[in-house]
Amino acid sequence: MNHDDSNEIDYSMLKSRLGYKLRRAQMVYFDVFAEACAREGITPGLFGILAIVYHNPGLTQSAVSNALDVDRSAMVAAIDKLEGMEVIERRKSKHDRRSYALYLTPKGKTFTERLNQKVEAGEEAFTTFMEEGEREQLLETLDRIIQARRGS
Amino acid sequence: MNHDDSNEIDYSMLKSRLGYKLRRAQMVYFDVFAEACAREGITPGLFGILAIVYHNPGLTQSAVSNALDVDRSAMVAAIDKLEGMEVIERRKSKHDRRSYALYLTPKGKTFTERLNQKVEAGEEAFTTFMEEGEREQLLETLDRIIQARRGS
DNA sequence: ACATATTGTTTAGGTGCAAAACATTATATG
DNA sequence: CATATAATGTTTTGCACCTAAACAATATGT
Repeated sequence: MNHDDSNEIDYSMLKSRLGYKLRRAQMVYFDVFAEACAREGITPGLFGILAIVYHNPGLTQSAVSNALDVDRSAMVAAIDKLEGMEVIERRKSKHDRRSYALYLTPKGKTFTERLNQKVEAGEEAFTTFMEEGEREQLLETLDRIIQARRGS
Repeated sequence: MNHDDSNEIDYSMLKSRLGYKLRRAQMVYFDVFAEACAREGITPGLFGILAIVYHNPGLTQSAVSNALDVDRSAMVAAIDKLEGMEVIERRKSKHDRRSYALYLTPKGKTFTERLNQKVEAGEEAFTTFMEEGEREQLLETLDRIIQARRGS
């Protein structure tokens, strides 16, 4: 029986690597998300789409992919799936016959609201180890990282 | 000509989602890493292995996979590749004939040191937008998140 | 001695993402 | 107007990453 957590490993080359720590932390929150709503058949990526379309109805696929900073080719299968779940729909744009305007179905709206509550609750149940205001500070720093990309 | 960054999108459902922000921030640091050493044929995952074996020579594949919190089946192809690059080598363990002990080759040691410098430099060049001590605070919070997994 | 566990491995599968090419349609430029 | 250029959705291909299940070889516990 080895004493488990003190696993005697020297992490010194990774100890200060933000890339590594962010990846590990994200894996943790991926689990938090999955625990909250994997049963619903929704992944973090799909939730992001629902969250954007919920508050921005009528956006094109390209606009959503731009908002989430993923390639527009990744939208196709994602929207196909959400459309198959009958929570989103593509309507032909009248101004631009190339593109679709995305809307949540009534079912999709309540679905997204329920999902949002579950995700919020799941994350909130996972803040017991954080100091007062630490979460807000973390969000702010992460936002600065995300915004800083062009500047580098 | 649309005024670019103020893209008029309502992110209110994602604004406070740590899972989402961590994912976005990690993508940024993935780019930082790639810029630093994609030319070397090294991915973040492979760098993690090199970093662990560098300071912990003789570890088994399972021990490394445990240290990095990935499945041990994922080690096989990774070590195969690193062995093909002649930076790591598998030596038969004498105590346990099932397992290999992993060691960096001399070439692998200097390679890892050079890589580490590049990654460090790449991350450091990307901290101009951070306040004094903000990076340390971020690392500490991320560590707490990573450690908190069992507690939840 | 025998049941159980562990190691490395293979196979299969799933996810997320990006690059490239394509037809269709818009837009800008001559 | 005509023509070049760009944008949209799509498909295909490929990479990185990760897991689960099964297997033979070997260790370990009872």
